[in-house]
Order: sequence, then C-alpha cells, then structure tokens
Amino acid sequence: MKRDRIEEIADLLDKRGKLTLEQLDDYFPHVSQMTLRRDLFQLEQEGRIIRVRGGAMSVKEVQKVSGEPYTKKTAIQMDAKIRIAQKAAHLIDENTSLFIDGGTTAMYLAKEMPDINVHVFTNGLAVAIELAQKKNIHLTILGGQVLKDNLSTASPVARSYFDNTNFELAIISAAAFTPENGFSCASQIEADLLKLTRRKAKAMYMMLDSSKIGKIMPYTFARLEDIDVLITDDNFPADLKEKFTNRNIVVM
Amino acid sequence: MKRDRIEEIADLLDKRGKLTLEQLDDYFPHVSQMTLRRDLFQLEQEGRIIRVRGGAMSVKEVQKVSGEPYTKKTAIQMDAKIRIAQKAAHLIDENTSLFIDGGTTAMYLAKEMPDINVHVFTNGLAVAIELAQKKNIHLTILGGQVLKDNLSTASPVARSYFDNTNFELAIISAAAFTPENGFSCASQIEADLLKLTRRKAKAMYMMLDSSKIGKIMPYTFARLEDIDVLITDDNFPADLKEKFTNRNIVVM
DNA sequence: TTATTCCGTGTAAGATTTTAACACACTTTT
DNA sequence: AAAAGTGTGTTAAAATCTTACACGGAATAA
Repeated sequence: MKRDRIEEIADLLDKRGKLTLEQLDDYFPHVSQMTLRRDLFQLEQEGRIIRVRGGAMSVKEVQKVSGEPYTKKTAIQMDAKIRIAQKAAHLIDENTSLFIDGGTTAMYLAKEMPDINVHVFTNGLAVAIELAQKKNIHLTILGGQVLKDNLSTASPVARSYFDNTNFELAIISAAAFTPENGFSCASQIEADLLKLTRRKAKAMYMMLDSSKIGKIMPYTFARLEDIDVLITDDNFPADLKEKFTNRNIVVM
Repeated sequence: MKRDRIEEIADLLDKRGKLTLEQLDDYFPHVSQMTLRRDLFQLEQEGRIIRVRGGAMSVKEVQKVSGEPYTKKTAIQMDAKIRIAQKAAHLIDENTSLFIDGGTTAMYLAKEMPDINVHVFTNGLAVAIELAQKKNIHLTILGGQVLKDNLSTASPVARSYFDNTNFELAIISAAAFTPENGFSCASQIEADLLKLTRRKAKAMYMMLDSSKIGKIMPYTFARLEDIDVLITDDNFPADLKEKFTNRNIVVM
C-alpha cells in the first residue's frame, strides 16, 4: 500500500529524473501532498532520491550528469552495460568464490549483484565500494598501484594474493575485441593480472558490450577460445556470435 | 572576484558534500545571502551542484555511492575533523612518500591534500577514491579483506606489500585514546597493520579529534610516546597536552 | 571628460514551500 | 476491550526562496 506508492514514486523519478510535488500530486490524486512529502522523505532516507525545493530528483539522474574522467566513462553505453550486468548477476550462485575485474561494466555488475553469500575478489575500487554495501558478500580487494583513469589496481604483487586464494569463476570485461586479436586492454599490468586470473579460475565469463567490437588495445589477455560464456547486448553481430557458439561458448 | 568566490564555493561543496546557506554565510561574511544564492544558482546552471532546501550539495558527492553506513559516520564531529585534516595537509612535503590510514579523518585529509607529487600508501577505499582524483599523487592501496563498516582493508598479506616499500611518514588516526592505554582501535588486524606501519615509518603523525579522548578500544597499536606529532582540535585538554609536550611531541 | 550602460551586489516585501502539531480512522498487540 | 502503533489529512507557523528595485563602481562610448 504505502510501500507500493513509494516504489511507484521512485520509479517515476528514475524515469523522469525530476518531479515537482505538484506533478506528483497529479499522479496520486487520492492522497494528500503531505503524504507524498512523507514518502519523499523516506526515499531520501533510503538514499534513493534527493529532495529539492519544490519536489525531488532521482539520485540515478544525478549520477548520469557527471564530470570526472571515470564517471564520464560510465555514461557511454550505460544502458547496454546495465543490461549485460543484469544478465551476469543472474549467473552467480550462492556459496561460490569469484573474481570481478575493475571496469565500468563490472561496476554495474557490482550494483546488480544479489546480496548473497559469496566471496568476491576484485581489483576495482568502485566495484569494491559498491559491494561493500552488501551485507552477505565477503570482499577482498587486490592491492597495488591505483590506475586513476579506471579506478582499478594493478601490481605485480597482486600475484602473491592469488597464491593463497581460489575462485571458481572470473567475470571480467575487455576494453576491445576482434576475432584475430582476442580480448585486449590498455595496460600491460592489467593484462598480466587478467591472464593470471584466467589460469586460477575454473571458468571465465566475459562481459562485452558491442561497442567494443572491432577495436584493438595494446595488450591481449585472452583469446576467443579462452572464455566459457560471453555476455553481451542485442547489437552483437550474428556472424560473430557464430564464431563463439561454434566453439561451444555460450553467448547470451 | 565573483568567479573566485564561486569556485571556492564549489570546492567547499566538493569537500563537505553538503552545506546550508547559513554555513556558506559563515564562510563568506562579507557578502550577502542573496549573492551566495545567486552563486549557487550559477553553479547549478553549470551542473556542478544541486540546490536543495536550505543550501546545496555537490554533484560529485551524489555520484559517490549513496546511502551506505560509512557516509553516516562522516557526519560525527565533521567540522573538527576537517580542521584537523587541514592542519595535517599542510605538513605534507612534496616528493615524499607517506602512509595514510583508512578512517574518516583520513578521508578528509585526502580531500584536503594538495595535488603535489607524493607517493601515498593507504588501506582506505574512500581515501583512495579521493586521492585518485589528484593528478600528481602516486597512489597505492593495500589489498586485503574489506571491512565494511569503515571501508578499509586489512589483511595479514598486507605485510608483503610493506616488505618492498618505504615511506618517511605515516599519518594515521585512532578510534580511541587514553594516556594509560594509548591509541587503540576496534580490530586486531587493523592494529597489526598500524603497528607495522609505525615500524616502517620514520615519523608518525597522529590525527585525533578530542571526542576520542577517554575512550578505550580493544586493541592498542601505539602508546603516547610512539608518535612524533599530534594533530588535534581546539577542545584538546590543556593538561593532556602537557603530557605530550613533555615528551617533545608537537601538539598542534 | 562626462554620460551611458552594464555588472555585481544589497535590501526587503511577498510568494512559495516545508515543517510541526494535532486529529482521526484503522490495524495490531496486549 | 483497551492500548499502542501506523498511515493519513488539516492547518498554522516557520523557514526558505524569488522578485523587484536601488545603488555604486567599472567599462564603454560620445
């Protein structure tokens, strides 16, 4: 009842970005402004909206605007990445141990992750911050030098972490992909880490939005056949999809 | 003139997250509220802040992860902590290497840090995110299990990082202090890290707001005489101050 | 130089929005 | 059945914001 209305308000705000109390009143003619105010107050407490004079706006909306290098990046292909992240989140089973990389797609995955009992290793600061909010997720961040452009860590020392840890699954993303050059990224040290990850993990899922296809970055860390599942969006080319399915790689 | 003030307001908001008009008025006593309002309006036009009832908040603040327990904590004694952080920031020289812990005071220090060429080691996620915004700061984060309540990392493996690194200075904060029990914190693993830090660093500066005095936490990691400089606020008791200065510890 | 315009600012009244306090109906607990 | 709790509406008061106008100084034009 009350909760339904609050969720509806949250939805509206996420869609419209910003609403005045008057507009809200039009949507909900059967309750008073005061009630709507109280709903907004509650949503504010939950950190989902910001109340501004005259009404409220969605936090998500604000997060879209952005100015910084990293946050800027998150705007590109955001919708596709969120959808990919949602698919990936469904693939994660309880009581497992997995690695997630530090890219922007991974950050969306972190947001979409169910709050279940899993152990996550990551080299992404933003990923870690997101996951830290989930009560049931055990979280370990790999140390090392912080790469400022993507807020991930990379360090030869990371290897020492891996010596004593195990995980079944690695869910990672690449900055670029071509069938010839495989999955590549911008930094050598990151490529090293991901290669190492490939060896440690029993399975590797790759998140790749279609904008990455055809691009080449300096350091290849995996080839087409190295992965087990490819998670992508609807614009993924059909002919390329065949190349994966021919090798028994699940494309979804 | 006008632009300077506007930029200063933007800076303040980025650091403090949110300010009321009254607080702004305290910062800028020589101009009227109306002028500040107009400044805020302009910053809003530029998309850098959001005006909320009573004042404004930084867009960057919103873009950070919202609603986590950590941000709540930051409200306690915020003003004192910021002042302490400002003092500490002035003590940092260019071309040095230092360790900063992961507490909330440390996060304010990170915000106040000048963007100079230094190498910073930290075990704080929030600290790292802040410092990552500064172009000239080399940043290394210690890996390990993430403690969700204070967004810092702790791990026995952190030791392996320290084996190959050196820093002149450690600037840390404590959760509690009494003359008898020294500086203490809530987690054993964190205490271990800080003890180790003490041994690695040539000098140790302690940031301690006066609300911590008289409290005792389970794990002591340093005694009164272990530190070189104590950075605190104006409410620091005079008799206690003497105990430090008697041992040639600078209190500021 | 002098006049004119523009810009940034201050003041204050008026409009708007928000809060606080109380009342009421309805549900759940004791 | 009483008591406590929850969700809601109404209203007045408080807080905040906007609007309109005035003023001084700097820049520009005559």
